[in-house]
Amino acid sequence: MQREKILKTAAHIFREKGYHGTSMQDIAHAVNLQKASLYHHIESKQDLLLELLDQALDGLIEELSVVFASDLDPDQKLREAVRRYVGRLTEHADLAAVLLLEYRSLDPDQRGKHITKRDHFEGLWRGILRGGMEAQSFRKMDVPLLSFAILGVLNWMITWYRQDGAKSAVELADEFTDFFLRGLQNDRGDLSP
Amino acid sequence: MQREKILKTAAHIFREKGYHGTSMQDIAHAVNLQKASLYHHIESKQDLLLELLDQALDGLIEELSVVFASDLDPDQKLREAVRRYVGRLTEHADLAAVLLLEYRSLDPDQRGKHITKRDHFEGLWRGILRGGMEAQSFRKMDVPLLSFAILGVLNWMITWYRQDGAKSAVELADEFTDFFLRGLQNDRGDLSP
Amino acid sequence: MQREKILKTAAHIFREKGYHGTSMQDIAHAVNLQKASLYHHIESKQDLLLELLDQALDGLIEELSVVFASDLDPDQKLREAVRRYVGRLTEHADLAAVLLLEYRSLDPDQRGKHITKRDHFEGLWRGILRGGMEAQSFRKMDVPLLSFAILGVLNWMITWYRQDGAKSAVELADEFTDFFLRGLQNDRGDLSP
Amino acid sequence: MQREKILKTAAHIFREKGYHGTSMQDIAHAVNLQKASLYHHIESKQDLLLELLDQALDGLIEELSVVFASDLDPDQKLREAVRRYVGRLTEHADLAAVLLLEYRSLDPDQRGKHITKRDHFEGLWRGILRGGMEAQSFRKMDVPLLSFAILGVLNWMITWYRQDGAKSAVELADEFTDFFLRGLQNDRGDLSP
DNA sequence: CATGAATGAGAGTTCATTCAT
DNA sequence: GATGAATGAACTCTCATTCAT
Repeated sequence: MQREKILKTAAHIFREKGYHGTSMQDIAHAVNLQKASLYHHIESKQDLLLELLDQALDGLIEELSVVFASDLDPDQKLREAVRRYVGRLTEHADLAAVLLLEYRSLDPDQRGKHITKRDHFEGLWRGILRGGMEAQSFRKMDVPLLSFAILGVLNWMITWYRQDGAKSAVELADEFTDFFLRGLQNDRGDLSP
Repeated sequence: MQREKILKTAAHIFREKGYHGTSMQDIAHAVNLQKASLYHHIESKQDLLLELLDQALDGLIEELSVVFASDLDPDQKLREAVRRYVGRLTEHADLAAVLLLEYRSLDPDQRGKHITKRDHFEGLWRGILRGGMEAQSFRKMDVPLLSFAILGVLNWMITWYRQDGAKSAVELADEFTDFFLRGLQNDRGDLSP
Repeated sequence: MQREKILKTAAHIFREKGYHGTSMQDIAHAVNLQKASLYHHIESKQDLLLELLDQALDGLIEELSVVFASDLDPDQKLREAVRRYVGRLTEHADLAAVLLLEYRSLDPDQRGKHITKRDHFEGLWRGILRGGMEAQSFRKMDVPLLSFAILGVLNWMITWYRQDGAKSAVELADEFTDFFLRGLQNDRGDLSP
Repeated sequence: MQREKILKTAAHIFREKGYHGTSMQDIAHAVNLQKASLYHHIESKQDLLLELLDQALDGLIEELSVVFASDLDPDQKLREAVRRYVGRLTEHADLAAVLLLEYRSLDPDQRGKHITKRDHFEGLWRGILRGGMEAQSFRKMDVPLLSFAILGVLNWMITWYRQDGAKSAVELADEFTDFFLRGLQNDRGDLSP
């Protein structure tokens, strides 16, 4: 209970001020505890960060794995992946922001494991894209580059997305998917009358 | 001379460890000075950050302004904008990374001015995009959203671009531009036989 | 407890070396703490000074107010005021010395409030003196000047008074009072045969 | 020339902010030099202070010696001593303030010599007072105490005297002298019918 | 004479963490 | 569980001083 609250709060403050810009005092104050009391719930500040990064990435992987393993056709699969990703990014905005921005604050020893996991996550995206190309739904493109492009669009959302914006997360996801799918359209589709 | 070296070095370390994760000691060590000596060349750590952010953003604005004011046709204009932007992002990678990631470490008082400038920069991008739509070269889209998408793709490069990668900056820029232009293609163009 | 000890100790060292000549290290060492530990009890070095100045001045004002409001006759009132003032100056010598010497080390923002309070204090003295003149116990004199003279005599004690001196505080106070009262004697008394 | 200007300026700033509260930078800035350049004219900050204290005290001693050695009658001698002392205190207010307030900032090694000199100075005052008592112009009093009282009145002037005040230095000196002389009047004079 | 650059020492302050209560 | 107190380490920054130019 308390632990969850601390994690959530930490994510929020980490997002705003960065890991190194946030003090345990900041977190303690935000959860109405003394900073000494935090240590009943977490091991250390670094541990807090690790927990958040793991939690964030694990959730994303789990969700994307389901989509990847589904038997939707490529367009639908991409759309679903984007929807879910955007869904998480917007619903757990703080967590996502920490994942994307505070990776470099990880202790060198734990970074390796984290990178591996992140590579796995990106691998799922590439799998989806490569699948679409193999099924000839998408035109042939440099897959890693394409994955960077798509992830760039989506990840960048953490810098501008606001809950109270004009469009819902799903709407945004779908507009982006439309944009992607056009970019991915097989030339044949475009040119044949 | 020394000042330039300090700024450059600071940008590099800020990028790696973040503003708050970087100590003046770190910077001093990297430029072979005592930390006290740094203060002959800069006013404060915060001043260092401000200088870097200004330098980075001013350069980008200046370059983009030229493109925006040129009389290239919309496709070419977009291509040129992307090329130049990617060019700067890759040539001054540290500077760009600091601009994109360390904005939140700015003192609250200086943040306002910076935001204004950043808004101006994004305005230039939107101008280019809106111009393309008005000239009916691009299909009608939500311009802010589109600008976020494009800037997302390009900005995200700071997380994965390596000087020694297989493709040059221009090649990457052009591949992205192609992707964008497809996404922006007027439906009429696509569908008419 | 600790806080009181720190304040007391700080007053002592501030007196000896001056505010700027005293380091937090000095104070910490004198109270057997690490300097970081001081900050559990005080906000800042400047806060320490402010607290001391306030404490000192408030005490003096309170005591002098009582005398001022009493219905002693003018001579007795002056004698009582001097006794109490000297009493405080000698019993809280460090505090008094800081009050009198370290005023200029106050932050500019807090100086204003302090000056106002000090003016109030001097006003009480002038009230007593003016009262004596109006009652024709004292000869007519330039009241502010007289107050400076009297306060000069008494305040200067912080530079030479030693607890182990030959005379007690009350004795000193009374000798000074006698000196003052002669200086204040109405001419009539002197000249009439 | 420059040296004199530096000394004078230093005295002014020392007075305002105290020795330890003043940086060489402060002084350099006030005399329009770089702080490194100061060292062409003075040996060290401590040397600066020493020089000021010596200069101030030597001047006072010299002047008081003349009065002490003169053959004025006691009242006149006291009046003259006060006039000259007040004259110096007001004409060289910064210097005097430094003398009176910054003694404690002297290095321990040089303090001894300075104290000796100061004692000599106070001895001259006591000589004048004792002379008046021996000549039976002044009533018998505790001479050291009396000297502290008189010096207290006069020294305290540095805290309140302003050049643009209503009364001139001589007027102030004389009013104080009158006050002192009354306090010193022989009782015989008063009481004899 | 003047100065820009450099520096070792140390300033005040904050930090994450520990521990007795 | 919670917390007040404590601390060693590290932080940003300033200091008086030196020296090559």
